[in-house]
Amino acid sequence: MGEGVEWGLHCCVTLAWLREEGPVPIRRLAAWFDLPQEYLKKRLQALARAGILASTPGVRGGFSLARPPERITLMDVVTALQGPLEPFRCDEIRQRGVGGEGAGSEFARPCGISTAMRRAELAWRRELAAQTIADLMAHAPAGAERTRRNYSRMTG
Amino acid sequence: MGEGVEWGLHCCVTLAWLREEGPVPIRRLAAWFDLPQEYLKKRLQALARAGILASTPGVRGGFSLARPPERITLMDVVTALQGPLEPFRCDEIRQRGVGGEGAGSEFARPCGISTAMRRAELAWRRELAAQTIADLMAHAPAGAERTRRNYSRMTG
DNA sequence: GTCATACTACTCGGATAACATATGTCCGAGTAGGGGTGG
DNA sequence: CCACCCCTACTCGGACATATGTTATCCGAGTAGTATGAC
Repeated sequence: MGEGVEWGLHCCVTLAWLREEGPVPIRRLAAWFDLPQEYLKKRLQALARAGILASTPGVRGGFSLARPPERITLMDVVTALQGPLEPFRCDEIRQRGVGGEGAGSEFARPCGISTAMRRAELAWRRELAAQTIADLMAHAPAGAERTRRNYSRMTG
Repeated sequence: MGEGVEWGLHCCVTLAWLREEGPVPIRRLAAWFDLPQEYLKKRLQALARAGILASTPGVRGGFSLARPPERITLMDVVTALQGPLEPFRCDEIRQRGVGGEGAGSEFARPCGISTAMRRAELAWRRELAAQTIADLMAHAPAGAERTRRNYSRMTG
């Protein structure tokens, strides 16, 4: 799917824990997870364009959550990072070639394969939309305190 | 995900409808859907390696279903064509860098992000595993007769 | 007429390129803080 | 001492290379049918 999705999710949780501290620059986040700084920036910019993160320029700038963690679902993050994945378009293939000749009104209804695939994809999205960043925070309660402590100790 | 998945699915349904006719060569299937013949062969070879299709060489050879359609799920086809997609491995990133310092036993349990993503993926797989090729056939009952008629009329 | 044999045409099988997308890197525009200078 | 202004350092923002996976293509190995010739 793309590794940047995982990074974006982790960064969102971390930003939620550091919400009191103000904007967090990419430099800190990259060192935090030991990730390539420039590419991580690119991904977080995509999140900012989607309205999930807010970016503040300047010397004390950085990225911060644009909404409270309860209102950011995993679906939002995934959609923003990998784009709205195109659904199966079976109608294109099934009525080409000789196979579709004389089909008449059979192709009026949507393709069964398309329907089945879409149903599965919908289940996936539903699960993703049911979880928020706040839920992830609640999953590791000790992380909040540890994150703030480690963050204040960071030198760079 | 890959367009070949859609092609493989359509070919499986067609092969199920033509099960009485014996093996169907790639040449016919490619003309059937107007698809690139060589690449379609590659994908069907993958399905054969997975034990979903049976390939018979020789001048009257071709591909045919290795199992009855009721025992082939969409999950089988998808897994065979795109490989067993690697699950989220968040543990790699979250305990790198300075962010994970002093985490103690917090990282003993699996990462919450990993869990949430896996749950969504599982819902997707469950939907795919619940549908079989036979279900897709039942979705378009008229297709069986049309397919057999068009197939016997094919010249090439 | 029948059988064995060599041939041919067609199939699958895997190794090899072309392309797309995801990943990684670079330099420029803009802002806020800090220091210097004049009042 | 205070206010104003310039300067620097740091940030984000988008444009530019590289790597990996998907799509497309090629040639070789093998098999079954078929024609041919001998018996």
